[in-house]
Amino acid sequence: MRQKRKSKKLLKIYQKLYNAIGPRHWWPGDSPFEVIIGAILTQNTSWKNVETAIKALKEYNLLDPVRLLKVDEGILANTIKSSGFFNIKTKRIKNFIRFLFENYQGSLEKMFSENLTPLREKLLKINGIGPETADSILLYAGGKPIFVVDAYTRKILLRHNLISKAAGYSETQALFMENLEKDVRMFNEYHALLVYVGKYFCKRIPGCENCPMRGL
DNA sequence: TGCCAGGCCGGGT
DNA sequence: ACCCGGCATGGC
Repeated sequence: MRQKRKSKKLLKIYQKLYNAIGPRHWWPGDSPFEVIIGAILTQNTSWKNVETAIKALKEYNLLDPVRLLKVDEGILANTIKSSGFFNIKTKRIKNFIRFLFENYQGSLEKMFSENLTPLREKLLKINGIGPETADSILLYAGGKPIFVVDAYTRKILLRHNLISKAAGYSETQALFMENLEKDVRMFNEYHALLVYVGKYFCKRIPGCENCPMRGL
């Protein structure tokens, strides 16, 4: 498909979803810090299980950079148990927190004052932070103009012939970023809407026949 | 009951 | 540059 067509189709999909479903007000979370921790916890995990873990973190007063820096790993692992992969996620959270203190004195504000591209590269160097987690942090916690790609995004785009089966993360991301205005608000809503469609239409019975993307 | 969920890493080709 | 097994709980 030619670029011009792709860009029109991407915009059309967005407008159709937005009009049919409305704003999603993403990411679910009370603060940028909570968004970041949630982004790590939700790796290959249902959001429901993550919510339980975040609730537990709040109960134990652990949803805070200094507390997480100091907390014993065993305690942390036990607290986030419901999110699955708890040992490895404990390490990943610790890795991020140490990064935050070593480079920005524990301040998210300082971290996000950095420019998008260099910050993204630094985040990707943290063990346990891959492209989706990094981009979720940048977009949803930091308000930076980057498009988040996830399993739903690829599945839906593949079905609508906008990417090939072989398309990886960066190729899929480039499709959005090179064919749409780099608008934080839209990137935010667009990804959230795709997740909504994936969850509530694609894999629901009944559901697919009512999908707002039907016919596009 | 088994399969899947808003990934990522490390080791192997 | 890909490909794969491992990581683990809770919901259906």
